[in-house]
Amino acid sequence: MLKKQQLYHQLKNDIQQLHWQPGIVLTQQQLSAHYGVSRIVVRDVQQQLFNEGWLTTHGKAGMQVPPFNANEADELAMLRLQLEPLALKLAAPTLSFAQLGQTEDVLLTLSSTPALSPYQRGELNWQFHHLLYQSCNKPHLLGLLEKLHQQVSRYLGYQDQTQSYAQTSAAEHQQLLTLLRRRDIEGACAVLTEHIASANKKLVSYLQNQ
Amino acid sequence: MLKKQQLYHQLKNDIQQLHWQPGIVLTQQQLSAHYGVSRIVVRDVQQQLFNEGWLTTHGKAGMQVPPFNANEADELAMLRLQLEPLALKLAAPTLSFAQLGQTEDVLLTLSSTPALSPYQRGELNWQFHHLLYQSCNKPHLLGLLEKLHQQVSRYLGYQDQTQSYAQTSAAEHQQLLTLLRRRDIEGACAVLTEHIASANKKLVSYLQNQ
DNA sequence: CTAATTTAAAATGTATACATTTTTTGTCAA
DNA sequence: TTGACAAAAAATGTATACATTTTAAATTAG
Repeated sequence: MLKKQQLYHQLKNDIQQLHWQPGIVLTQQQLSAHYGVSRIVVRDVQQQLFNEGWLTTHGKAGMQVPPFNANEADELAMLRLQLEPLALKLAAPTLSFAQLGQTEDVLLTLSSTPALSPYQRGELNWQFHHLLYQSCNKPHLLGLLEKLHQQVSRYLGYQDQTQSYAQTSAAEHQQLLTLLRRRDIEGACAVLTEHIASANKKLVSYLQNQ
Repeated sequence: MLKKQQLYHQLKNDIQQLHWQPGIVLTQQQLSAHYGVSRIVVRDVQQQLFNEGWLTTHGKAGMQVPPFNANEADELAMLRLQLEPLALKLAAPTLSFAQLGQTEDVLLTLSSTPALSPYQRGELNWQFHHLLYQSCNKPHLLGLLEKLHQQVSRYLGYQDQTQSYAQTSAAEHQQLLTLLRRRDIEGACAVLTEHIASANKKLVSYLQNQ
């Protein structure tokens, strides 16, 4: 496997597990020495994580692991609310039962695998949503949604360390599937909206109590 | 100035002016030799333009200047329609007259400078919209919109070579400002929506007649 | 002591060289 | 001719070395 890919996953994982604390500034040299790869590789990965919102610039040298921020979380939810129901509405009419079955498999993995890292859970959560939206056939919309999920997942990893959404989230996912099987698109979009809004509400209030 | 920045603007400009034809595959070596910089610089710039949708991967080596595509243009417009009125609605209430004045200056530059390249016109067009949305105070939303504009501007450069939207576009921009001065937010959003939709309609029909 | 300026240190930008992977080309057997 | 396989060429990945820029420290003038 490419070192770039390895470092990408490793660093992302380390950031989500708070091995690198929010607010810390990571220089190329530091990361190069710590992970035992050349700065070229570090540069590529920094750029990639910057594009996903997992690292930010801050005027000075190095890139910063952005601190958690209730306003940002709120904005991300607003964008999801604006775009995800649209994607679902476009995709739902052409969703096959095969695809619905796939999503169910993902849910099963999520609920039946005990020792998932926040990183892995984030990946599976996106897989679930992605499978539902995929048939909308809008590559840019899907790309935006993936990026939003990536950004949100950083927060979820943080939150999950203190508080658990696993069950409620799973229940809402199931409800979504049930409605989609009945082709109740309006209902599914409503549940999705509620799903996003309520998770965000909890997250924001959690962040504000820090 | 950093070579990276130079090459970024140069290559972007060359792509918009069709110096590199849509569909062509650009390898690192090719660009490195052509522009007289090391491959390291090329890699950085390719990555950046990839993130903006001006280059795409295609399985094989090298990156491709993506062909123009009516579906893609349509999707980009859909996303703009979904997000820009929202940004304007959030920003409009706190728009100062100073900011409105700034936007007017941009419009003046746009209309009174005869020899603007498509690239420069794209930049100014985004400046105008950006100034209007800025006060919404949603960094991620603004970032998304900038990216969408960047992608659309590639199409506009193409279209403008055969057909001119300068006047109609300018008129719509002026109308937008007039409504915002009167704090007619609903009206302004409606004009904005119409502005995006009609420009897209023309663009898509133009693309389909190729 | 403060502020400005110089100097040293550290970080990033860039080029070159080498390693690895991917594509292509060419050969041979069926 | 076709298809599989091997050799070559080409492209990208990665490391190291050097150049330039940026940041921090030290020094000195006021």
